[in-house]
Amino acid sequence: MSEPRWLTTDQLAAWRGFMRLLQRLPAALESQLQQDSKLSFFEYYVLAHLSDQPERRMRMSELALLANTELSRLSHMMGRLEKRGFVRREPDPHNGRYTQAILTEAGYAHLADAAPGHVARVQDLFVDVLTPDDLRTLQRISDKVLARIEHSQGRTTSDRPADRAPKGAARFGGR
Amino acid sequence: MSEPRWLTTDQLAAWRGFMRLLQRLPAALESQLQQDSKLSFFEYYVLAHLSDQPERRMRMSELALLANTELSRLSHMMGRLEKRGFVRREPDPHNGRYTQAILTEAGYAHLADAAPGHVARVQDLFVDVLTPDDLRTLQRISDKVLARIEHSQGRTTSDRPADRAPKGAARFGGR
DNA sequence: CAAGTTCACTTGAAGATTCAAGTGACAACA
DNA sequence: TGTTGTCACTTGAATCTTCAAGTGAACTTG
Repeated sequence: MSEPRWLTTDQLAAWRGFMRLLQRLPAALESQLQQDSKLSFFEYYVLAHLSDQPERRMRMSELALLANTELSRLSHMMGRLEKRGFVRREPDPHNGRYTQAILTEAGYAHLADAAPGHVARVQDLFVDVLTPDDLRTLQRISDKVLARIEHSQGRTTSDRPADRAPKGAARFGGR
Repeated sequence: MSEPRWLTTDQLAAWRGFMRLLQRLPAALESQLQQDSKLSFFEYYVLAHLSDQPERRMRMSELALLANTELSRLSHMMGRLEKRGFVRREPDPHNGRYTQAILTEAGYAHLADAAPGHVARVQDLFVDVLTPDDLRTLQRISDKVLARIEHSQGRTTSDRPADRAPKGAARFGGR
């Protein structure tokens, strides 16, 4: 109900830099994967998660959770990967409403081929420029923000903060 | 040419957490903006950047740079925002191949309406859970990684690291 | 100063994502 | 045991993004 609190100069600078990173880092990794392996970032991690599983198989909805995505998106994407022969799907024999996503040999081979280039890029752009201390701090930061996000999902739309309009000529990026 | 270097446990944990954040934070902000103002994250920042300009106008390509996006995407998006009456475009009188993107009154009003809710969400999910020290560190981290990314863009595709396949059953997310 | 080139976009088509609606198990309850 | 409901997806349509090709204005150069 009150005048909204805008960001301080420092907060804004940190936020802007971080937003830029949010855009650029995935884009840089995508472009490497796309060029070298015709995979999106997202596709890569879906294949990677499958390859981590005991039988290289996993329920769709678990996979969706791991990949931080909705089922619908995953389902469409699996359809595409299936056409390429990288995965297949079969109903869970124990429970007909589950679907198992399965990494094929061809899918595994493709992933194995893509992995070194991708990991090298992560090393190059991310890991290698940061100190172990940076990494620890970043992990703490990620955890804190993620915890807050997850906590806030548990609430309804209406009890979220904010909705008053500012007075005067505000700068909406912040400043 | 050599066996690829995989990530250490700590590096992997930090990377995974950060990737999760990379997915979740934008998604959380988008959903607030979408619900409350029918704007995407990207649209919001395009409008915000325009509103920051002297005449609330700016060249398409400068705007594309600020918004970290390609011209094509921006152009399509401006088309949509134009239909909604939030922006308009006119050729730069001084140079016929430039286009000025201009925030309309309606666009400004819509932004002014959207801003408090969005900023509050940024505060709530991001700023408020971090210490000033966290913010400083994060800013340094962002700068370092961004610098590395920009530096690496200056090189050709072929001289980027990597392309050897690993031996045995590797875990491609890392570990 | 004309012809070719580059620049700053725009456009169209193909591909991906999102949203809402559908479908076929299984579960719960009467 | 049937009927209603819920769950775990799948599907189709609308939207958005990406990629390649197109367009017209300005620059270059012979």
